[in-house]
Amino acid sequence: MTNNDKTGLSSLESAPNRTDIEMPDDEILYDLADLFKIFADSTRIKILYALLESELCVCDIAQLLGMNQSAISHQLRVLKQSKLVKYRREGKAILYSLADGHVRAILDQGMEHVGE
Amino acid sequence: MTNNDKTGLSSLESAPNRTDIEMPDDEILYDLADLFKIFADSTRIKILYALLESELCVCDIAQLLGMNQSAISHQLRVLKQSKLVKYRREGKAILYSLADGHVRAILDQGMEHVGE
DNA sequence: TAAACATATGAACAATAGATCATATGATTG
DNA sequence: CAATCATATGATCTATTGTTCATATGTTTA
Repeated sequence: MTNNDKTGLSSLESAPNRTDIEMPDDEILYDLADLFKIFADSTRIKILYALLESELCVCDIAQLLGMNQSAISHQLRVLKQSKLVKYRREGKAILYSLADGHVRAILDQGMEHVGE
Repeated sequence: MTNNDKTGLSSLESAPNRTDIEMPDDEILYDLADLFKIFADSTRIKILYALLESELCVCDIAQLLGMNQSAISHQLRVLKQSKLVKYRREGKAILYSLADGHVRAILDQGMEHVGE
């Protein structure tokens, strides 16, 4: 809004005003924001931390977090849609676990900024 | 809800049902979720990516993202409240920059899961 | 196969958040 | 010091999201 440079020759007057910033594609940035959205809820974070230690069924997670089964189930759906957790059936229970190591890496990285 | 183990002796019947999961304090988990909330919006992600390359004033960011000044200003407030960006005055402009290296680390970590 | 258990799902509701508009604050310049 | 430029802020509106309740689906067992 400041530098109406039509000639391309007069761009040294004011220090700022860069328009040549390199940035990933919009679609990728949306995906990235969506990924962080998953981690942006304390219930989901707690679920992920729990699964960091052990494969768990829905009712155990619910008990551990002191929340009702439905809430946990809804959040697990979000987590599996984003491929952060996987699951397998064991009798009537369904056991959830982390899909890969990225979860731990992302949580650790965040913790580093939060500070312990 | 499944394993009503009152004696502590009969816990080998069913594989799951762990109640001894180690987890960071609630307050820390909330802070962590709050941190990820900051990254959970594509506008803020774009601002951070821009600042990754250069110190920028508000109007340049607005122009770069094709958004109005007020929206950017509101988001910059969020970013500075969470100590992810810092700023200094230069004449009438206010120049924003990243507060530390954590931003890049967190973005990179997220990108690794999004895949490129 | 009926009852009990485990999980999933849909609707409804309250709370939160991002964008816009209007306006206020603050700095520069003629 | 009035006008202009740059940024910040408050109010409003809309959209999104997390939880709960009720219920459906699916599995085991008596």
